[in-house]
Amino acid sequence: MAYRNRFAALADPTRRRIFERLKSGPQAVGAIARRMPVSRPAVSQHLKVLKEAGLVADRPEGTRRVYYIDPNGLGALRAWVDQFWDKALTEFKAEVEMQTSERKDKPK
Amino acid sequence: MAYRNRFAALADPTRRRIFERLKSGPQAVGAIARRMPVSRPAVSQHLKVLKEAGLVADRPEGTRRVYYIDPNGLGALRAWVDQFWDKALTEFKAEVEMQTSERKDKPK
DNA sequence: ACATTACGTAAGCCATAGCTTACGGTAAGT
DNA sequence: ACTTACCGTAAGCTATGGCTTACGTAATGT
Repeated sequence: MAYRNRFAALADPTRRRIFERLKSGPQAVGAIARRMPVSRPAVSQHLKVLKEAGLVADRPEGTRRVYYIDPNGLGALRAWVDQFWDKALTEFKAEVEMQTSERKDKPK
Repeated sequence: MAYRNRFAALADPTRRRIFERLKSGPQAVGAIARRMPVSRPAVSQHLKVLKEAGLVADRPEGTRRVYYIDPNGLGALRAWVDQFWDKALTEFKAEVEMQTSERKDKPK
């Protein structure tokens, strides 16, 4: 249910900006929207997407809603990337060496 | 120039599927397209996006083009995520403790 | 009780992304 | 030289995503 398409959640630049803003600490919706070039409802919609992706969580504080970064989605992202990392590195080196050696064969 | 919107490149499910397919080793375009539910030109377009994002690279092999995973984009992704990781973790723990202690204050 | 503040959601509009088919170009095989 | 295989790109269509305005709701203050 949650965690559906974490990458799509961070694909939008505005959404990524909101997420990066939360790095400086928990923020209420209005406080975030004030420093954004889009309307407050737009921010709400973005936060909804980020929440469904497990990237943020929220807590009520009086009449406000304070959002903060949720490590769950971030951890899943890390895991996904790491699944490629080692093999991609070694394979890439092999490719580079292969291509440079081919250049020696055909100097021109 | 490159590396523009790495997340958007991996946001599309088809594109992610192509990328994951390359985990099993370098592949030519046609070989990839054969096991995909979309046409070969579609795969070409996806590979172009992945390449611009620094996630794949390609090498000519006769009349074919062999694509393989490029660690550059992947590394940038890792760096971006790691930039949040530590702080998000400690902050999240603090949030959870704060919220559970509040529940003790207002038991019902 | 009433007003105010802060937020989420619905409805609608418009730009963009992803797909298809059609076409052009390059490398190999005969 | 001619055909074949393989691929990239252009053009065009359609669905989706992100934005705005308008509205409804819950919590605080007076």
